[in-house]
Amino acid sequence: MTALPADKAAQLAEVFHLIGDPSRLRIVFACLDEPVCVSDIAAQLALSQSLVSHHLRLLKAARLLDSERRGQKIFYWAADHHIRHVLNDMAIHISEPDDFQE
Amino acid sequence: MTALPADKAAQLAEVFHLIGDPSRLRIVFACLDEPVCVSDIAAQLALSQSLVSHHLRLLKAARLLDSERRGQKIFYWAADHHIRHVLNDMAIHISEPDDFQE
DNA sequence: TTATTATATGAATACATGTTCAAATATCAA
DNA sequence: TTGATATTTGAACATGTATTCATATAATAA
Repeated sequence: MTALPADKAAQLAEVFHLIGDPSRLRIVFACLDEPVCVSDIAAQLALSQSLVSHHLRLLKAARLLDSERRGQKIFYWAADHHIRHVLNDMAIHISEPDDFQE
Repeated sequence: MTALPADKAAQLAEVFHLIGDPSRLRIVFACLDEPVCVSDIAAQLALSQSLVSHHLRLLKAARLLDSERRGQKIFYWAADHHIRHVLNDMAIHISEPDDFQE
């Protein structure tokens, strides 16, 4: 396989970097199946509302999450299904025995 | 879906964090199909040998890469096939148009 | 209007970390 | 042994960033 160009690597790495933080990863996970409002995310994950909001801003800017206001609340959800696949594949990687090979 | 537990999130995020750095991501990519020695990785990616070695240590510790010495050289390669899937899924996510939904 | 709820924003800080440089270690060849 | 090649290791630094706190903005209700 040919080398990954630096610019493409930067683009890809930016997304991995976002879900490379435990808090953000849990936030994405919480929004994986259905839209959830900010306060519910914060309560569910036991994170401060401010912290969740900061992270949501980054996740939305990177198009990992989408959002919509409904009255006072703003709901966020996972932007596409590839996120699901990525999280699933990596979860499998984590859970596999050490000596497993393809 | 149930919330991602903090400890499991930390475990998953650790791996994403590793490939969330452009240099490390390119290193993993370079080792995706065949074993490559350190100096070849450094040359191919135009990174210092020392930097590549530092990154390789982290990638191997997290079991993303495996290694083997052959004479003076030490070869590294991707530890399993899930990495390939993860990179592929995320590459697709990146390349998709904004309004695409599952 | 005022009060309450929900979310966003900006500053400040403490900590993590990517990179470089120099030196150490290991293998092979002569 | 000596020298050359390949890789690792540790310190140092500069930059990035996750989190908290206080404040601002927006929508609803009375």
